[in-house]
Amino acid sequence: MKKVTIADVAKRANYSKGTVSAVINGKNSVKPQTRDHILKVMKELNFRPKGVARNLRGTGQDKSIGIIIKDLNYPFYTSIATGAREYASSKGYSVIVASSDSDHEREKELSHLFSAKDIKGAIIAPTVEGRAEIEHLFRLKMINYPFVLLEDVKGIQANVVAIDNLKAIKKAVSYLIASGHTKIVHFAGPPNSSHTQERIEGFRHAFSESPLVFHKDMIVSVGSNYDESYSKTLDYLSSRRREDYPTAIVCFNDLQALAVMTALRELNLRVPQDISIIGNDDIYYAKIYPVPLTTIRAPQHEIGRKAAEILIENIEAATALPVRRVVLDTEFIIRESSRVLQTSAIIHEPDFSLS
Amino acid sequence: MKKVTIADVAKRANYSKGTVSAVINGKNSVKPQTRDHILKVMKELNFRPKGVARNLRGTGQDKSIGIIIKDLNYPFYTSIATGAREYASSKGYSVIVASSDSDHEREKELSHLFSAKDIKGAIIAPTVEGRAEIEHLFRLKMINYPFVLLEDVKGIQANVVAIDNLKAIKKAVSYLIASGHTKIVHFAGPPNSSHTQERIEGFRHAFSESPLVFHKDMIVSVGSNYDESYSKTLDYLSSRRREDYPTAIVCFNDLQALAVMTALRELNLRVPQDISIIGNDDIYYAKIYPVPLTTIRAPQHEIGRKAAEILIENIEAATALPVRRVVLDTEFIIRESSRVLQTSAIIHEPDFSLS
DNA sequence: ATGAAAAAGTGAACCGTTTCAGCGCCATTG
DNA sequence: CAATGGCGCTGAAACGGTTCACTTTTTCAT
Repeated sequence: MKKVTIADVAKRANYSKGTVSAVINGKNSVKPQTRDHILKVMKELNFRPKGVARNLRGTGQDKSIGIIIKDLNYPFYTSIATGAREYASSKGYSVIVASSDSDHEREKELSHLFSAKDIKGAIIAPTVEGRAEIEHLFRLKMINYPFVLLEDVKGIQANVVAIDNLKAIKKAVSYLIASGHTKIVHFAGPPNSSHTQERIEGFRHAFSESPLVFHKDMIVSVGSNYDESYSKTLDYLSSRRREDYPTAIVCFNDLQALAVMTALRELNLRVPQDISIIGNDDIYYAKIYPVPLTTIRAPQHEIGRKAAEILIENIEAATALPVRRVVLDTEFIIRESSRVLQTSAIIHEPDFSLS
Repeated sequence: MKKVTIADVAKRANYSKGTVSAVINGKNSVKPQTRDHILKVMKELNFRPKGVARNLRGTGQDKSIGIIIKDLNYPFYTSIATGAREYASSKGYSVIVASSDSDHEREKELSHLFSAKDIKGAIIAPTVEGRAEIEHLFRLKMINYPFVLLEDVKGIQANVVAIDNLKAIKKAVSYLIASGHTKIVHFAGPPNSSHTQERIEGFRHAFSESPLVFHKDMIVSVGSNYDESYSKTLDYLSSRRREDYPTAIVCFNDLQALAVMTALRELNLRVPQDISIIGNDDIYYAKIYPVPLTTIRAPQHEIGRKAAEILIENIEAATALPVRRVVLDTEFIIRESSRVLQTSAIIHEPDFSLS
């Protein structure tokens, strides 16, 4: 079963390749009768013109960028993609999205696919597992393929647009401490994620700058999956006495926070009266929830937008540009899932914004 | 600024194109010193090998399909995409996603992009505005490009995987009527969507098969956007007397239902005690909400899976396959956002499943 | 030093389209 | 009736890589 080419069609139809090409491209220099005949032959042979061959001639003029995210179903990522799309559109670029599902192999495949298809550049939320396999990124560098990472990857110098996770969590935890909370716990994310580490660090930092003392039991490994978070919350609380419950839980992300809140309802615990909950990311659904979530907002649109901006700059540059690293600010948004136990001076610090 | 080609690199480096090609592809028949030199020249010239040219030779062996959805941020669509991805992966295909944002122009561009990039086939959630512009679909047919639609488009014969919206809504409304509700209202979706029409029809059908009589005031145009739905709900209720409130609202989709519930809370109305709410789609967040949503479940994964299956079948077929149309069943899921006012015989019908 | 084998590099053919100058033919015009 | 022009079509060049049979260079054992 060999590939059917335009030459096969031409031969079978008794016309030249040029004429067949004209038909495919809807040129009006073909008389209707010829056109119909050629169309019929195309159908008979099930001829599928190879798109790439067309783009060989001409300057391959389509403008397109790709974005590789970790999860198609987590609004945090789709919002970033949307931000990127908006900016890209304004510059005349199409955007395609693919999910690696945090699978390093898939990420590699997709980055190959993008470059092989002459997608002009890529925004990548990288998944580095253990001993970072990053050859695919090196390959992209070798072929001068423009890309922007959404997370630092050590060992490679590349454009990055990210947020300061450590600082973000620290701000939130400091706020809780200033609000009189003493029994604070952090529900950590997936063990292999760099975000998880950074957030744990942020948590510790807040303590080190307070009168309170950090203890490793304050970090509970929970993960980011909804069902898992839900059941681990149940486990965690039911394994200890009521008076040992934390008064505040700082969650890895908003989805986890929603799971935690659902579990608390199950146990007839009220948020925030019994336990304060703080999320992370500020996904769309965080504010829809009846107890709107206090959370750390990552500027998702801005992240996507900025990444797209840097990417397109690089795509359009004639010569290699210096690598850029942009860290965007997060914003701590106090809504209704957290409460102040007792006011202290510190709470009047400037940058606690309200929403 | 002409495109830098492999020949330019070869010339500048004083080697042949073949050797440069070998370097790019990591062949080990190049001595390290040469390799380094060529890499340096590639960097100097900012040489970006054109991916498509590589794929010309060889059978363009990568397997990939694309999916065009209407909204990257609505979980209904991303779940479909995920279902498609799962099946496609099992067959060795990569999947890329793009959002048309319900913009017909963008949909057209993307379908062009996919075929131009030799993405092997596409799943498309079509947006037809007014006088259906569907030439791009005809073009795909002309070039025998395999695709599957997620909605019927009149005027074109193509593979379709869809659900029966009319039947789905009818089932839900019949249930409400059987539960003793008489003041039922439908909050309809975006005016130009075929889903909107089908759902309105379903609503009417349910009435025509009941003792109750349909009146056009029962259909309220609300849309699917969250903020809009929220404010229109407020408007709707505040413009009438309390005793004229409906006892049940059948929503266009789950996101709208969430918006409606938020608005009801604002007005101190309880769900389901004061008003029953029924959603549509069964998105992920519908069951996370503290008042789990009674809704009509569209089998999102199955839709994606089935579409991918048909698509890949067509991609791999040597000859054109007959067009298929698959209608998947919905499931009415009774959770806590709706209540029974008064039991009647009809309620014991078989296919009301519980969750 | 020598010859054979291994390594490194060459270059022309090839992939499947598009493009476009030009050709033959027919209809129109003066 | 010759000249003109437009239509429909042809065919070869071009696009930018890869491939591989072959040549040149290097290595190494004798």
